[in-house]
Amino acid sequence: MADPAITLELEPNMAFDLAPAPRLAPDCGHCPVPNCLGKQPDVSPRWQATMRQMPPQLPGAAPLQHAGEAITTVLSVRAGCVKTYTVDRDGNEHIRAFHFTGDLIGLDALGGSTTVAAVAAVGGAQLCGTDARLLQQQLPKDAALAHHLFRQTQRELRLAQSFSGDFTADQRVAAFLLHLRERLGQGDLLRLPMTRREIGSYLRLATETVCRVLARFESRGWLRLRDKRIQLLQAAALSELAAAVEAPVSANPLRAAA
Amino acid sequence: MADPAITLELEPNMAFDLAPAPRLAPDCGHCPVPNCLGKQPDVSPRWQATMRQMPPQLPGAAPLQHAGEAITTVLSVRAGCVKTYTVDRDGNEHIRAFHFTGDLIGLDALGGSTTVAAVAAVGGAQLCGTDARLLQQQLPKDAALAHHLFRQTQRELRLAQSFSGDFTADQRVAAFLLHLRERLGQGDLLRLPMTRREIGSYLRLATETVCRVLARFESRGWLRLRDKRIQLLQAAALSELAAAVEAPVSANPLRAAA
DNA sequence: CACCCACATTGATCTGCGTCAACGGTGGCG
DNA sequence: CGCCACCGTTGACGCAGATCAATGTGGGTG
Repeated sequence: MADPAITLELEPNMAFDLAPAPRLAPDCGHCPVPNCLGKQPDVSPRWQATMRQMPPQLPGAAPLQHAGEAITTVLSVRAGCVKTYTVDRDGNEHIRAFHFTGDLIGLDALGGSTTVAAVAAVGGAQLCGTDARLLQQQLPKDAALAHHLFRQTQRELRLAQSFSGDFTADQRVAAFLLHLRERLGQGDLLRLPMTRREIGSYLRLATETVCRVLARFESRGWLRLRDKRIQLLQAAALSELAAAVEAPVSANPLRAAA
Repeated sequence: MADPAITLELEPNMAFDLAPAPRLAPDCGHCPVPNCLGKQPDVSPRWQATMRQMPPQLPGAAPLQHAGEAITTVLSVRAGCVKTYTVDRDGNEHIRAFHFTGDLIGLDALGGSTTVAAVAAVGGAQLCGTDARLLQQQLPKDAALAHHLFRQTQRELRLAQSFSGDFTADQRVAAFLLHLRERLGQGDLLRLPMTRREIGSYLRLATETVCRVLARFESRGWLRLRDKRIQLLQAAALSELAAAVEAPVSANPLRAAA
């Protein structure tokens, strides 16, 4: 029974409160996650049955996977937030991505032999998993499944590209906050599951820079900081800043056709 | 007949000489490109027939697509080099990717309504194209097709991630040169199809920085510069530099289990 | 042939952000 | 209860790389 643990985590003042996992039914049939792998309409039901719920991950729990391991399980996020990251030779963690409800993890490595990144919960999470080998075998036979994985990978690709430009610290943080607002789905009140250092690691900024940028935004009246809660006051201003991050202007190349 | 044009472009001293397109058969059946979309074994043959060759693109030709247009055609590179890019409000070009033989273009936008980036040839290219609407219709019905697109998108994702770290200019350029060696497939003699400014745009470095880094590499005896030709002399040294770009160390997170 | 424009290269200067340092707050634990 | 480790925040300083500037050159064009 997972429910007691979950109820426990919903106590006030706990870290988990910042990113609460909604109460989840124990089986896929009643799972509220909309685009979960196990709920795609045309995907072979026999295969879907192999999808199974995993024990809930508490904040600070041991990693679910390490980098370089054999690929055995494909994970799907039911609730909460999960990070994928690598660790360089100096022991520094480099976060590649945060994953939220509905995300699949490790699509970039599927088909290879070993995982590319480690996986760990951020502030508590619930996941489902399925056998990677079975998934790969099913892939060339199941158009709906392959199509779904294609679209998920596509989405990851777009996200990775949108953060890969030469943007300023302000632009990165603004875009990140807006992205979080999308994914957390709680309107303008963001309850960050991750630390400042993790944000910096993901955005390739020093922790101090993240702090300073947030403080600057607050001093401009764009948002309000309270612990790990951020109240967005002028999302429009953030959008303006972040615009360059994803604003392709329909225009000609440098050698313009005058 | 495309052959006369191709023969013309193979004249010495022409820009095209730097990245020559091999002589190509006019139909898919004899096309030498190995993992071209039209040659996947299990993909529906009736659909494959819609794949058609497009007129060869000369260097400096008008863009094949602009950003923000309706998606009508999915392109596949037969030979040469093609860039996808956006143009910001100041008129600066930002290159998102270079595409080489076998690459599909615009997978990140497929399924959406408009293109994300513009497409233009770099130093001459040959492409095939097919109707995007047909491709999308086929996708949920053809597992082999969807699987193939998944794997291609996966590859793009890995590439995008590998360049998205906080690497030094030296590391970026080194990784780029090694990547080019892979894709151009001509051993240690690279014949760059793109300008320094295009390299800088892709790597998010100023043109001057690219020049300086290359000069520095040359002064160390790692390579030799001659116009757009680069002879790699010590690829190992470059690999050493670039190692950090894709070297995830299998290890524990920050909170190490000592 | 003269002109011109984009590219390539090198030097000088400027700046955003990383690094180092210091300090308060908070939760975990013996 | 006191210690400790980590987080968050703010200030001072330095550096990698952007920016500005100048020069050389090769190819396309009238």
